[in-house]
Amino acid sequence: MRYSSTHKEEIRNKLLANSRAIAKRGGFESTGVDALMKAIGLTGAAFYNHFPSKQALFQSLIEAEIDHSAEMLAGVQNASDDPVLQSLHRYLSAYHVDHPEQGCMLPTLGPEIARATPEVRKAVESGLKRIHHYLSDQVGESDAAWALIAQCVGALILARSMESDEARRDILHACRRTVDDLYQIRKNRPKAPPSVDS
Amino acid sequence: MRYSSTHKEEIRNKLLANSRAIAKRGGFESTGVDALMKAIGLTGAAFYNHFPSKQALFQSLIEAEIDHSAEMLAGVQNASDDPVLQSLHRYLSAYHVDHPEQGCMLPTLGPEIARATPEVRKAVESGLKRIHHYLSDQVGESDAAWALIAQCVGALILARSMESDEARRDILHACRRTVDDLYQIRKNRPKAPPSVDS
DNA sequence: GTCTATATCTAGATAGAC
DNA sequence: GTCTATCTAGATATAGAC
Repeated sequence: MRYSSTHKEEIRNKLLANSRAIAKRGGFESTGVDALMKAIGLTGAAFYNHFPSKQALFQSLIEAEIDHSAEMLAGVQNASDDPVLQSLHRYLSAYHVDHPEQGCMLPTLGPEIARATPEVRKAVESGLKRIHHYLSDQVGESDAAWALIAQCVGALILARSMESDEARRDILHACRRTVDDLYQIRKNRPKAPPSVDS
Repeated sequence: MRYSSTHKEEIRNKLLANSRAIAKRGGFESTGVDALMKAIGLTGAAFYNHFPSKQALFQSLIEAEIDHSAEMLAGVQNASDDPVLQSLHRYLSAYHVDHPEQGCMLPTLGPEIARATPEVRKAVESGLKRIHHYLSDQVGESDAAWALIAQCVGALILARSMESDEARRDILHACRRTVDDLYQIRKNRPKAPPSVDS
């Protein structure tokens, strides 16, 4: 055969990775199959050798995204003495607001997930519960963990709905401060040094 | 002429009201002009007697939505002794999760706003600032006001991304509790002016 | 496995009759 | 002001050559 034995898998992975980024920037429904395939150097027709339908790609894409998000939160094992708080701050950064294609899917694809099939929402529910479980362990309270996630997602939606950089900064700053407070209050610790802007 | 002098305005208002609801349920980009006009008993072609383009409708629709939201929050003058907290609880209700067409535009149209023209985002920024200003007065702290808004928007996105009613309830309950805490803490706290960096 | 070509459908928007 | 008919462009998906 003219293609290596791993070729198909490589193409699939490349398509998946590129599509995730493109969908997070421009939306999934509003992006055509041709554009997704062109991004990896192929024509639209070749798509159907890798996925039976555009909807099937969406499902795989969402599953990859939720796994990635869980790893982003739990996988940080670096020099910081509080990796969770560091993750929350990175989430609430100007960089994240400006680069949706590298960030969380919920502020960009959330409404499309809400309209998607039960299967898609089941996958998201499962992943979010894992994230919540991990965060809950760190914070010490289940409710506060949900609230922290909600506040982060909402802050990104708000910031990206604003036109001026100043307003975006205000929201991020306010939410970072409140996340810090919530986090510290629940952990019942003395006040930590103030956060540093990114 | 065959149509009353107020006919055009009536049609425009009906179109705007219906389109707002439809867009919040199914998304704006993914809904065609024909469907929007059919909902008020007209054909798609008649649309262009009322708006020059679909994009122009989006702008008007968003402006109407943001005004409506501001009124929803500030306009409650009923028997409750804390109307703001009551509004936040209504926002974080199962009914709101299940009826996006009657609710806030941000959890459904937020990503589309983020991709829209600067004009649209300017209108949203202006409206959100009014809402924030009002809430900030009530809560007594600017940062907490932004955080409350963000948490409410995020909670709806999360709840609508879940499949099971149980998980949706958990999130709403957790965020209601945390909103209560945040609200009470800030209101009862002796004046502690927020530090402003940058 | 990918290509060109195509089938089928729907989108936003316009032309002209009434 | 609304209609039918139509234009142009784009969508998802398939057929068949290579």
